[in-house]
Amino acid sequence: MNKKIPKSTVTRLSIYLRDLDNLEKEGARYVSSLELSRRLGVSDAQIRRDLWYFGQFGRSGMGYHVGSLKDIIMKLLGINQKRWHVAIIGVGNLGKALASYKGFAERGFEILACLDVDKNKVGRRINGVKIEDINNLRQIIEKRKIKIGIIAAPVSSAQTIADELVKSGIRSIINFAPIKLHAQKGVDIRNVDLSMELEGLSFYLSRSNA
Amino acid sequence: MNKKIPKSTVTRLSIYLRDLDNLEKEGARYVSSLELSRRLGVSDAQIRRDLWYFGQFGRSGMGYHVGSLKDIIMKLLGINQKRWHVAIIGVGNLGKALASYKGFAERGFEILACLDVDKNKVGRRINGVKIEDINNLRQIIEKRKIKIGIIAAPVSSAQTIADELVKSGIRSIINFAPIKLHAQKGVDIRNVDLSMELEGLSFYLSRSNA
DNA sequence: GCGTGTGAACTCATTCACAGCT
DNA sequence: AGCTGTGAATGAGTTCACACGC
Repeated sequence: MNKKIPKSTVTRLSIYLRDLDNLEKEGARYVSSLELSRRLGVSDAQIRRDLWYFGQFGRSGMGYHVGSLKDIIMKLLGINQKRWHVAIIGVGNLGKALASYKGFAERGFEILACLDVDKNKVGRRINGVKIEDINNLRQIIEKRKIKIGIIAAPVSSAQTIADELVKSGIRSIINFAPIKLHAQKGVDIRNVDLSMELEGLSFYLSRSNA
Repeated sequence: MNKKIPKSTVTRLSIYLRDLDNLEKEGARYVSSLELSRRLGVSDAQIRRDLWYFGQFGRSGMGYHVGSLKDIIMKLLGINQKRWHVAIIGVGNLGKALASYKGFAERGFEILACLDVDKNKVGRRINGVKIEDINNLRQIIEKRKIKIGIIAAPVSSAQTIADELVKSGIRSIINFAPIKLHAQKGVDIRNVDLSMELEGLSFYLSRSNA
């Protein structure tokens, strides 16, 4: 009976986190799984089970302490632990939206590069970051010690970009193209082991082997 | 042994569709589940099983006819046979990206309104559509016979907006806020029964009861 | 009484493995 | 030989239901 944590549980943690934040602002001290259930549309049993994987945080007859639970989940999600250097590859609508999303900074992600194939875009700035030529990917990643790459490019090029990123020494890839990236020619990528929610988007963080 | 189709199968259909489109452009006539498997990182058994739910489309020893399979999946995802009137609520980064995404038109979605709370945004235009005051939501939805609402607003207001949309007679809600919207005070919403992928974003289409 | 924590039951989703068609 | 279609087996994720603590 050992605890293997479902991917879906991790995804839901961030949903809980957001709502606990709201609850805190509303001044609630305790919240029961049933009340959370009604607020979020997730079953109460589900919520208890999700938390169960990580320990015992509730008080019988009272529920969960909003502040503490929030802290616990933040720690579980590893938010604010370190700062991460990030590159965004592909500056279409999605890439632009991501690049100008302030939430990244708050969560410890620092965007140090935006890359695109389109020469017309190269040189422009988004949110203070210059758009650079994708051909320089390798040097940029290496020189700026970028450890996370966000792929917001079309499916057709996603795998190639992923390979290039891995060769440049990247550690994690957040892939928005709807394919599961896979290893090719000896390059070793581990697929999806974490997902999170930011502004209603589902992030799938697939990190390479250490 | 009757066929109850997994939600995840439906999600994957759109992934297959995109790739079939690429394959067609590459000039491929037939594709086997194994080849698709390698291109997409989904197991071959999975692909055969997914298609199995809907019928027999393959030829033993040959694979699937790219063109036909594409048509079949398009029909299966069918929803987009008609034109739908759409409103986008919340014109932040995400809302903006959606409003200017051309793929909608191709798929039969016609954006007839963009709404926001921010008075500064009201009056501007995105992709030809004027941003209007969210307070007029009801009249706008009713007058323009809008049947789909896309919520790209923060979680905190998502449920309120959803309720308002339902009162205005909307039929479907595509919700980008990471909560499962639920019925309140007699308003009847059915949750998520379809999801699709567009430009790497996951759409969850939750449609109300007819 | 209320509400957690949790084994056990169940439902949903994926993979195995192979008979049968081309 | 190559590849589909599919029952059966396995695995993942969710819900039930209730003993126990506040």
